[in-house]
Amino acid sequence: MRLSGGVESALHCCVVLTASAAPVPAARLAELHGVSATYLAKQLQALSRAGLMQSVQGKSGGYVLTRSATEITVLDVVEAIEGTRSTFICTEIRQRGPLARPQEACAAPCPIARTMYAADRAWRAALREVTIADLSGAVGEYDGGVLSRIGAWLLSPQP
Amino acid sequence: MRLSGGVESALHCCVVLTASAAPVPAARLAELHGVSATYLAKQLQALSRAGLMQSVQGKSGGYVLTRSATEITVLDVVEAIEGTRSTFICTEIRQRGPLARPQEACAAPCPIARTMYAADRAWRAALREVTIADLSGAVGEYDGGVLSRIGAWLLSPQP
DNA sequence: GAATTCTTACTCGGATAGGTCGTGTCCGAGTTGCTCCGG
DNA sequence: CCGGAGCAACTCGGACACGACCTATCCGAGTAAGAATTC
Repeated sequence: MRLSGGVESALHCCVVLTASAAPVPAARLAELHGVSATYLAKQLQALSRAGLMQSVQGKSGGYVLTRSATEITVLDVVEAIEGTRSTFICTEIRQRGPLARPQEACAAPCPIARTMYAADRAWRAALREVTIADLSGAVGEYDGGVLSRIGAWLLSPQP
Repeated sequence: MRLSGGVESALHCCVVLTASAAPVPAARLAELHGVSATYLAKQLQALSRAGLMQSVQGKSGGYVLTRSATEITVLDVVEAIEGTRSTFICTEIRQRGPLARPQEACAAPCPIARTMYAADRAWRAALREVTIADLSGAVGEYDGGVLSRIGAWLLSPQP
């Protein structure tokens, strides 16, 4: 089970957008992070569809966060990219084979599915505890000037 | 992020093997669960490599659990199939691009990676809390006779 | 009757094709900012 | 000097190939049980 690589880029973009009030084009974000511009655009579109950021068209357009960074959790970003479905999908094995349990006895999920679902909820709960603002704060704590430098670079004209 | 479908089969097999002291062939387990026999063999090989079950060759061979069901956690099974690597892999985006942070400033993982790693640990911790014996007990609690019926079926000669 | 040898059938194990989803890319629709022209 | 129209450039958005991993499969190596044979 491997998480999509786009999640990492999406999270970095959200943190970076904290440092800029003006819209930032996808190409600029891709250059800053050293990733493929066309592929990053795909992730940003997903974030836009999820309502986390808003796209502004036109000459000085780009992406802007729709809410305060304190209102966006890491889980929001992960689910925007990966979807909200559980990582485990039960195929109801107990209802198959020669000793299949009757369907009326399978109203509740089996213990295996319950365990996997509980672990999935624990994973999502941990991601829900952290907001983009927390991440920005931790980055600033590490290097107080890096976010302002990034904000200035995002606004500077591209050569 | 989707979990491999083989995990479900592997867990069911572990629970079922609790009801049989004698080795059970892979083909018999596949028939019981209504899944592809050759594909299930692949999962059982992985469990065997991980040391969770032991393979017995020869005429009345098959697979047997190597430890008590109370000593096998769901995490053991999941990691045997999916591997132990974290679901999130950090590509060190902060060290790329025009504003890359110097390498000596990146000894510790970035806040994003820390968050994802923490969620991964929470997921694994939840899976570690449940043992195969717990699953067997929950199944028996639901239908006390089903495990003994399965045990008898596993020993009965195949037509 | 007991030990031994042989056959036989059954088991696992790794190496081998196909399908699906993530990865990476491209070009078109739409909008905004700027420039030029006229009053 | 001011207003408006036109242009041009830049933006996002969805549709299109490529590749890797999961899924599914096959056949060969090895082993234990059982039967037949011999002493």
